[in-house]
Amino acid sequence: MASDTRQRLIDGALETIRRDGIAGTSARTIAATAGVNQALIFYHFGSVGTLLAEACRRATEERIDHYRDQLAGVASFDELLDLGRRLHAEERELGNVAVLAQMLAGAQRDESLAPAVAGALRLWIAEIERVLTRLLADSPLAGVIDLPGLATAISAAFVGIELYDGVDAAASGNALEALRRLAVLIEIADELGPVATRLLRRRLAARDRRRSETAPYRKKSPR
Amino acid sequence: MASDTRQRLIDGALETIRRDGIAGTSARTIAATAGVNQALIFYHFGSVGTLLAEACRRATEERIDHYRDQLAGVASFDELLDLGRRLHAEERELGNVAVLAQMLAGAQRDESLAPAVAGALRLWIAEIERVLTRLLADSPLAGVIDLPGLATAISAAFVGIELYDGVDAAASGNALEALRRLAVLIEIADELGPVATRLLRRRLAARDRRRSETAPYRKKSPR
DNA sequence: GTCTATAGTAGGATAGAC
DNA sequence: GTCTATCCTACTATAGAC
Repeated sequence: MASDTRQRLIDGALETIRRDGIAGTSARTIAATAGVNQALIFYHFGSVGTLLAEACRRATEERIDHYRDQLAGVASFDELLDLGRRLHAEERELGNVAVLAQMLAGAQRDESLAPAVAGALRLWIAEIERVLTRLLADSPLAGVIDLPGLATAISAAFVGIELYDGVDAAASGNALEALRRLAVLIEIADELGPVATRLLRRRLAARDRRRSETAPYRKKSPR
Repeated sequence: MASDTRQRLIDGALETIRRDGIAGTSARTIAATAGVNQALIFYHFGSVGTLLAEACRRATEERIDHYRDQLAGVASFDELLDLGRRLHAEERELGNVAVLAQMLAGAQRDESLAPAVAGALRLWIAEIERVLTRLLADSPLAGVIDLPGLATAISAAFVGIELYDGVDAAASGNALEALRRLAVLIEIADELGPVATRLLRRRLAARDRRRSETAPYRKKSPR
């Protein structure tokens, strides 16, 4: 059946990139993994890049669907980071973040892959941003923190940590735990409320003022 | 001259991986970029992987030497993040972080590359950790924050952001700026001193207590 | 839709002349 | 140390039989 072969190829592509990395992924290795004739990749998808793009899209949508309810139920930064920990553990077992990372590496020069990977990451970023926005809805921090930027940073950090995990698993685990501890700072700042926000705003303004000067760094000069 | 050819190959390898990514890097493309005969790669390095590993090591050492003085001069988190911004901009121009990211992607299944890339990243992490340790030397936060883990997270985040930059440059810029704003939280927490630290410790303890229970999340129950 | 066969290219690596 | 020439393998992609 046609759709069955398509699905086998998509699954095979994901498993291959997971196992061999982007540098070891080819029409032949994918077909062998999928147990399908190599020529069928070109019949169904036209090129290897198109197959990878499609696989990236499908895999991401599936995973996000899987976590949507849990993301919607997150009620604090602590819970968000705890979900991040579980998500990291689960996806690492499945190898989905690794797939995204490998595709991201491959997309740097493959223009057929770039938009698909960018789109996949944007899906994750949008989900995270939604949670952040909800968590900080009533917080004075909302106006100070750049939510889309922070969501992007979190996603990118996940990808980087996953890549680093491939060469030093112990160290990458520590990195994630350190971030979780750090996130508690946001909660505390949030609870301190107006006090922290005022400090934060003042601090950011002072820094921007320094930046606009030509002179090198100098201590806070109240003007 | 022998050492001249070796150097040309190392430079050529870096430029190739920068331009074509790990998936497009081969003995032939490297040799063409370096303007050197392809067979010389195997004469001088034995294999492409060995050449890449050597290039990774050399490039990292060179860049760290370049920044060592600036890292040593950092006197605040604000300055550290500002250095991070400049470093990101400079290295992106030169493509050095991209090289590290591509090698990291390639190292997932290339066991001759993995130790070299892991070592290179450890050099960066060690430098960052040194600065963090110095900045927090007299701070009560030092005992709460996991410095090696945080240094690892920062390095990994840099790599992830650089990869994301390849498919969405605008978004990755926002991510870095968001992190800088967030880092101000640490400075503020540091200045609040004992107050923040006590809050932080209490919060972390509360979280660990919750974790050890089988029940799902429940609001702070003062016991 | 799926197969075999194959064209044409690019890959790692080596032998041997210079 | 550097070159040419070459082997063999793997790659993308297509043509054509079934």
